[in-house]
Amino acid sequence: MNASIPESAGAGRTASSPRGGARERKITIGDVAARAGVSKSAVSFVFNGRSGVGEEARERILEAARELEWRPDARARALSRSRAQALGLVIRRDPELLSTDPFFPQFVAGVESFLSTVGYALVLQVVDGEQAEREAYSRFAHEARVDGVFLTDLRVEDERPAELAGLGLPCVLLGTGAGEGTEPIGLDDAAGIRRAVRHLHALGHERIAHVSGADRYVHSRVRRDAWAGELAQLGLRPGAVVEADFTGAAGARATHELLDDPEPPTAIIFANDIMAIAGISAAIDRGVRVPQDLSVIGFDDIPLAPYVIPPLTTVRQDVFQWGNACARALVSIVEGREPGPIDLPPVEFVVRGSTGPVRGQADAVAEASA
Amino acid sequence: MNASIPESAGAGRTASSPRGGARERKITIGDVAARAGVSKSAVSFVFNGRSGVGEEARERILEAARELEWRPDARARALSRSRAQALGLVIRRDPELLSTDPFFPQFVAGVESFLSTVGYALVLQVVDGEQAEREAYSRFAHEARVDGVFLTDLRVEDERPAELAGLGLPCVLLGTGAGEGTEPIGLDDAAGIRRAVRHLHALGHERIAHVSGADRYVHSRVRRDAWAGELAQLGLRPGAVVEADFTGAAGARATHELLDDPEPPTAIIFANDIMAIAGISAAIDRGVRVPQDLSVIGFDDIPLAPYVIPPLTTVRQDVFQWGNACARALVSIVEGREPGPIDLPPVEFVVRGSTGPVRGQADAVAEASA
DNA sequence: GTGAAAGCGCTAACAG
DNA sequence: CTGTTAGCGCTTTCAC
Repeated sequence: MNASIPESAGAGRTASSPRGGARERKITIGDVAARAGVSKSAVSFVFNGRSGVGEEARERILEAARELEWRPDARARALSRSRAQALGLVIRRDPELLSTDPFFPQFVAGVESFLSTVGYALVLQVVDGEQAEREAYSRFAHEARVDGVFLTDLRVEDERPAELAGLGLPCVLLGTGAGEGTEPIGLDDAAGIRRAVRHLHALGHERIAHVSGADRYVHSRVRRDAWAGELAQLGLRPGAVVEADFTGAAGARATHELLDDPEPPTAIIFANDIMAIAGISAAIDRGVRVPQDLSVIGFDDIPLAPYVIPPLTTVRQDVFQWGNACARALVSIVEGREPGPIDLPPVEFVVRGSTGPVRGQADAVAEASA
Repeated sequence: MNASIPESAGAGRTASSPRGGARERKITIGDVAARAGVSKSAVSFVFNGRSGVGEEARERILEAARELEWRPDARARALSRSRAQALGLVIRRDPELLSTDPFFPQFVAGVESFLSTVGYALVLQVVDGEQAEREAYSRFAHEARVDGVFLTDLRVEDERPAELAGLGLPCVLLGTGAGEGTEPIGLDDAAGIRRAVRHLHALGHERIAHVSGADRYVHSRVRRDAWAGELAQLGLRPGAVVEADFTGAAGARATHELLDDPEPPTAIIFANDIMAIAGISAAIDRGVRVPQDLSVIGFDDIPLAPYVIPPLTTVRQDVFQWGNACARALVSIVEGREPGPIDLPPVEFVVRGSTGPVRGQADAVAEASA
């Protein structure tokens, strides 16, 4: 035996195991009503915060429910209200990325931080391909398991919003302002990247490269465009860019590719921390020192970022608050209210040890002080 | 407007938004039955894999359901069968740990890989304290939102199994064989740690320290005991141990503490990779080279492990398979079947660059070859 | 084999 | 303001 089936215990009630022994009827709203000496609807009203029940009756009802440890059955409630009181999140990620990506756990925690206050549940589904993702949404909709979904990793020319609309499944889009029709909720990645570029420019860097995420994602594009735009803004020549896929392996590969150039960059901005850390490793492997010969900037500020060598300069996003805001918005939508204004904390730029003055200047400084 | 409410779209059906416009009745089992020219129960039987429907009728029913894009409504089904057809996972973690911990996403992915094949959903709840955790389970049980739960991070003298039993909520315990009553499902952490100790011993290390996780967790104890036990087994003196909490900050702190000792260890085994990586960083900061002066071993094999400097020697667990096995067992339990035998892949020991021969020997080797 | 009918536990009209 | 009643959509006996 490798698992446990609960047996009757402390509380003196018997586990309602499917083939369980002693029969003990589940307590229902009827029991509470009887005990409080009112009708079922009175109980229902109280538990749905509706007026129409006297203060005195109300007290008795609450008291009875407490004594009986009764809480409305979510399934019955869902059926009669035609609402699942649950939201769905479909996560599509490569297995490798899943366990490193700081986004997903933080986002979920943020979503929960709001949902738990309003009695909604979060139903999760992890899938590994386009077809599986479609089916997941389809099942959510047809089985009416959730009232709405979060749509992550918005893609360029994404068809999913239309598909969800076709399924009648409300959603919030998360991503940076793609501005095609409905507005996604998201943090201002672009601002963070621009800060990064300016930081490097101030340190004297002129050849600033970028290792992007997969080009099909809107956020990859946004970050890339922000990098290119700011370069232009500062009057610098366009930098080299290599498309990668957010994994460490790809980050290392991209770094080698950039450094193989006869006129290699003096700084690289990576689209996430994992690639940046792998990039530092790749650089050092070939004798390129960080930050003396190459400055590196990441994106995310994973908890490990301060603990790699050198500590990683990066852009920090508050994904928890993002999740909270998305949940708030989605609940409003499924309940038919207009979602209130959303304000998210700005991204922060965190300077650590992986960025420094460009080579020539460092030498100049060294000589000056010598 | 920061979010989207789906409007009618391609499929020609109108979104069933709460206050939506055009009325279009949800298709039910009745519609399918009518279209196939049979009774509702016939349809029900087919969709529940029960005998009692002719092959011909069966075909018509399936055909009708396909045309109507009908799938049994999960809420109604849950109510009538008194089963939610969903499993719950309550995650209690410090915010910082949540985003680095490789366990949770992989475990969820593994759970899903099985659940999606049997039509179960996974309901997630993230909480941040003991009281919140209790309430989460209580709600799961009283609201009947899930049929069973996964219990993670087993603690020493854990009261939760008894509480769940009291709530009548079936569960599987995940953890290393604590062997108190019901058996948890888990990977053999201890074997991995023993391998690590032997590896270091073979490299000539005799002062092998351990940085453990919080002592209240069973898995922290198991790893620590395995380390201490193997040391004794090999005839080595007991090593120093520092209790930490799985965070990078704690790992760095613990490392400094160990290295402050007048007779510092030549190798440290950390209870997870995050602490190990932070530990390497801490060591290097104070001029202790890794692996020349200090060998370091982690636990988990996070995707970043090969990309830090030096690449981390660590113990790899297949958490995905673990999740899959737990899900399989829990579904069996809630459906009243005896869970089949569970076999999990053994933990692997991955040797990379953060471990090497102990100092004295390295010098000896160097001199020998000079 | 098949169909009618009684729930599952709650919500929400509608009378009283 | 309170109680009665009819569903929500499906499952599942139980007669036919």
